[in-house]
Amino acid sequence: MSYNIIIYDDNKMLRNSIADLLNMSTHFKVIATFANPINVLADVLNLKPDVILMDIDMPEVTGVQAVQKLRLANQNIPIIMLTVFEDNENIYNAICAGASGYLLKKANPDTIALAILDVLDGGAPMTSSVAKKVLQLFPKNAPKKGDNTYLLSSRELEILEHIQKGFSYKMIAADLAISIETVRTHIKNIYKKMQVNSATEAIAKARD
Amino acid sequence: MSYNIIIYDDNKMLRNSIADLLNMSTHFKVIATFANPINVLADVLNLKPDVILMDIDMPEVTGVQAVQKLRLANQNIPIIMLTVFEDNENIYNAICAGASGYLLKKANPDTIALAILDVLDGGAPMTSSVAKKVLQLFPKNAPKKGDNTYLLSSRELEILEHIQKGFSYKMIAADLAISIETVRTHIKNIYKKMQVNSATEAIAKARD
DNA sequence: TACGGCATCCCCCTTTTATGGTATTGCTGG
DNA sequence: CCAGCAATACCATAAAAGGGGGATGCCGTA
Repeated sequence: MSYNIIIYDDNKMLRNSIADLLNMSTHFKVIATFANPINVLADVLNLKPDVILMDIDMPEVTGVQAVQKLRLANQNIPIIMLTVFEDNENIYNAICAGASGYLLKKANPDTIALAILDVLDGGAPMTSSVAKKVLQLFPKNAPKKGDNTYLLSSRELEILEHIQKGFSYKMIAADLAISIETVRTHIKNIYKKMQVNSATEAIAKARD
Repeated sequence: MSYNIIIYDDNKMLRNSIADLLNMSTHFKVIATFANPINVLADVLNLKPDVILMDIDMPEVTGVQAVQKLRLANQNIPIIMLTVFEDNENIYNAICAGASGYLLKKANPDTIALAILDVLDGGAPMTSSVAKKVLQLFPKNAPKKGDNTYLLSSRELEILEHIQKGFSYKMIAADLAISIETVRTHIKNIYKKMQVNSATEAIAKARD
């Protein structure tokens, strides 16, 4: 028994070379290749592949959009993104859309075969440089007491958080049941400690 | 030249077997092993290892806490978590603390060596089953980064980004070489489209 | 061609923030 | 015990931001 595979890539040469490579193995059978995923849902329903290899950057419909479309239609087929892009935004979008793996095209050709077996086994193959990016997308160094870069007091932190939520002074005062003047004072102190002079600056700086 | 490695694991047998394994290669030199990371910061400052292998579950101080401690002290040494636990919470905590890689102990012994070379090369080695968990930790169906949910024009997006950086109207006008009045108009339109009425609100909403 | 969206600029006016003071209370560490 | 800090509150002034208009030129599409 071999696994049926569909490939989406606007580069015909690459598409065919990957297909040839996979077809050399008895484990895999590339049953179709497409230059773009415009009819991805229909393709999948008709061909019922076991795995999809999806380029990120295709004209008309991007790989990320195709993944979204499939996932919204409750198609949980493993999808491995194949791409030259290694930027955080593409990776983030692909992951949120529901991609199962993420390989760089410059990766060793054998890697693709291994990755396919891997997703079928429930794994999430990705090159370690991509994994690195993924980790970087996580909230770094979760907020802890005392880790406070600007030595803000707990009350000041509380108020800063309210500002970050988009609250006005009035709303903060109401929420914390204190005078708006007190809110002002705290914010003045926060700005002094953070060396900024506006709410937006403080938010920008607090996000680092 | 070989890489210096420290191992933390409360299981002496495992600790030694990994050390022996690594010492068999000329690339690696295990310069110390510890049953727990109570003095992790001092250890690192004294021994200056190139990579740390860290068990998650140790008495007294957990591996995650040790990672936190090091990262808070601005020690950016690559740390590979070595563990039997594959649950989301441990993985999430380790990643947020700043771990560089995450291997299961049941992994092939050679994998550890590869992983060490990998982190030194800037990658984030992890077994694909762990990578799978990591992907699952992401907000599902989250709005894509950079996805223009509010149908802002490109100019409006540009201005919103400036606001997020903490720029005042004046600074935005100067930076984009347009009148402050134009900036105001754009911002008014942005607020209307986003259904907010302040910069901080817009930032909060744009971040979701 | 007429209309709507976009980008640009200008006016008026109100509200909110920012900046600079001053001051009281209560807690805490040397 | 006193100095210092956090938290609370108030006043005054000036700057910035928000809300309402209106206007022009450009573009693309109905």
